[in-house]
Amino acid sequence: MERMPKLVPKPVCRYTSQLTDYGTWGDMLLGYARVSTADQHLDGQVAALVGAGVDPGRIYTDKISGAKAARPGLDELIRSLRPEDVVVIVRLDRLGRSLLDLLDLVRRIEAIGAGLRSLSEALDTTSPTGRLVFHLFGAVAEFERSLIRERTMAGLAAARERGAKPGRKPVLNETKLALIKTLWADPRVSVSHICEEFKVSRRTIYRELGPRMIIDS
DNA sequence: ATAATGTCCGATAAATTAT
DNA sequence: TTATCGGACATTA
Repeated sequence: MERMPKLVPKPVCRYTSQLTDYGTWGDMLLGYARVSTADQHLDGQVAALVGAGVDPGRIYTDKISGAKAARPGLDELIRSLRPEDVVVIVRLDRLGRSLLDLLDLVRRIEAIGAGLRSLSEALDTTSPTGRLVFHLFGAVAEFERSLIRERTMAGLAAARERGAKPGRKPVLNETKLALIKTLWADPRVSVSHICEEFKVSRRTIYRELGPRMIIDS
């Protein structure tokens, strides 16, 4: 009997491999590890990063004491970051101290054209799904920011109700202003001279007193 | 022409709230 | 958020 044409398995369309060209992604991996001074897990994090293929010479670390301390290692990492680089971390909580802080850092990394990969969260901004996740997080963060802004405005309004004055205090108090006014009345005194005496810019004087010259012809 | 006067804008301070 | 600074620019005596 005539043989049926042999069924060749149709190649499965793995769209990820067709639509995604990682290309140069991952050319250079930069690692970041962080511990609070109490812990000594730094070695463990570094080892994990090396195991993920990060050059030990390109691992930046921070030991943070306070809650608000600067992170010089992270700053240096960001500075040496180039497009197409990938930042590798062990866990997301190693990078950001809060959701907003984390998302801010992700945005900075993406702005440079680099990516972020977390070893234990299976998150990777160099992949389409990873970017989607962070876009969603970003939307959430934007929403949260708007809530905070609203609350801050309400707080300011409440403070004004009970008499507080937000904003910088004027440099010229009543007594200084009175002195300036007497000088101002004398046309022989130049405005620049008043400015020098009171260590104030011309703009400030004019804002308080308006033009002095009489414009007529 | 020049020197002082006046206007305007972005950057920086400083003071306030919220997380 | 409000106020000031520090100039660039235009106007006027």
